[in-house]
Amino acid sequence: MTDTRDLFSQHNLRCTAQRLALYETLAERHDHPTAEELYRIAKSRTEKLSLATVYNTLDALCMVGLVRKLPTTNGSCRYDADTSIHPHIRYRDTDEIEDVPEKLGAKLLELVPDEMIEQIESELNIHVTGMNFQIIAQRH
Amino acid sequence: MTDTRDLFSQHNLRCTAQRLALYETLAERHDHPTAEELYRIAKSRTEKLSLATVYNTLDALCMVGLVRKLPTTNGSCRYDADTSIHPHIRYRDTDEIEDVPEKLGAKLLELVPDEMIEQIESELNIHVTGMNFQIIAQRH
DNA sequence: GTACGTGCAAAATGTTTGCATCATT
DNA sequence: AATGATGCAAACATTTTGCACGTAC
Repeated sequence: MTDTRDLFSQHNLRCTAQRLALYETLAERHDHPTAEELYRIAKSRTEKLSLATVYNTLDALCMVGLVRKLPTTNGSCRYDADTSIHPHIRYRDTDEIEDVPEKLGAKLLELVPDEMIEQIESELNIHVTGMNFQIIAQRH
Repeated sequence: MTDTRDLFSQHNLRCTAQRLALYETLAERHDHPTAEELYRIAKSRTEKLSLATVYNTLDALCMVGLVRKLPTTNGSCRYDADTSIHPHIRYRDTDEIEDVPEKLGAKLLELVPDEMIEQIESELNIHVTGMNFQIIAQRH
């Protein structure tokens, strides 16, 4: 798949083995690994890789908008290669984040917050304890 | 205001000068300070206070549901004494978080995500670059 | 009086930085 | 050839921990 190389070129990013491996690893997943997790997973794909490069790369990818950094409450951020607006489930105990299954996720975007909670609880086998929604903005 | 003492007692929390000062300081604010910020602000109210106590207290208050820990992307969490579901604005550059003004906030809870963004941009003088919404859940 | 909270200093965790080396363009 | 990326180690920031002492109940 030479697709990623095109994508990188369009954003003036050099196509290094490390960056390709990192982006492709991230894009495959529907959970949202931390930098450390991504490092371990991607390391099996590319011979040489350091944690510093993981941070550098994720930062570069965020800058051009190919990756989104997801906030957590435990100090270790998580990353998502799907930059569209879509709902996440964050587990209270571990701070793990995962996508709402695609079909349900699309449905939620048509609902108001209270209805979302109802839907989630009735469709998935989880107990919703809260909801955090942040509008990300730029002052001007 | 001896109200806070009642609130604490109801949750089996001891009423120490430090805890009272911290909770009351936090409850007054519509921005959402980090532990460090809260430490500096509350320190003027109570003679003795350490940063470790700020962390211990915030943790205790979160446990009983009197405070909510807000996720950020820069490694330093923020705290909110309003535990109801309500929208926040997070600024991209600084990771500062603030409440959407009350009236607009209530209105947003009646809208679907796309409409929320429209409303925010037309009512406030900011540029929305994204939206992050997390359903907080507990596995079972 | 006992159980719990506080404060200090030290440790742990996650992330960033400086710089010499290496690879992509 | 030049510009930018990598990797190492050290620095940094935030949060957690262990423990002696103090305070609320």
